[in-house]
Amino acid sequence: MEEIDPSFKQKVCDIVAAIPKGKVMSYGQIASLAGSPQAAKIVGGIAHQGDPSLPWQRVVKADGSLAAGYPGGISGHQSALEDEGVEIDETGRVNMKELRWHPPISGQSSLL
DNA sequence: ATGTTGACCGACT
DNA sequence: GAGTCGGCCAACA
Repeated sequence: MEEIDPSFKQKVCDIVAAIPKGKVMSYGQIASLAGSPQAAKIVGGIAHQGDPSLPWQRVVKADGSLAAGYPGGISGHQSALEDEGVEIDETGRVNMKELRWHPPISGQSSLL
């Protein structure tokens, strides 16, 4: 059963749509899950043109800083995250150590 | 089919 | 801790 291999954009959209409220992911991490660890920029490009219904506000940069091209800028992105329950640091960065989320692993309950 | 761009990432200073 | 440089990959015109 080979899993179908949808376009990179399709996978990224699926991953972003799976981010729970109050959590955040870095572009590089999403890119890696999508199949290309070095295609973080592509994720951003998809965010700009891709589906506007997805919670891109939960997507931040690798160091926890907010996205630059978000509609409204860092300030708009910060407000959106705070509305989700995410706290922003003085430097304008989120606590990735606590808010970084990764998708569930297959066979998690069966293996243990 | 080719070239350019991009909501980035990692390492160095 | 903050700023700078190059690179890498896929989508778009």
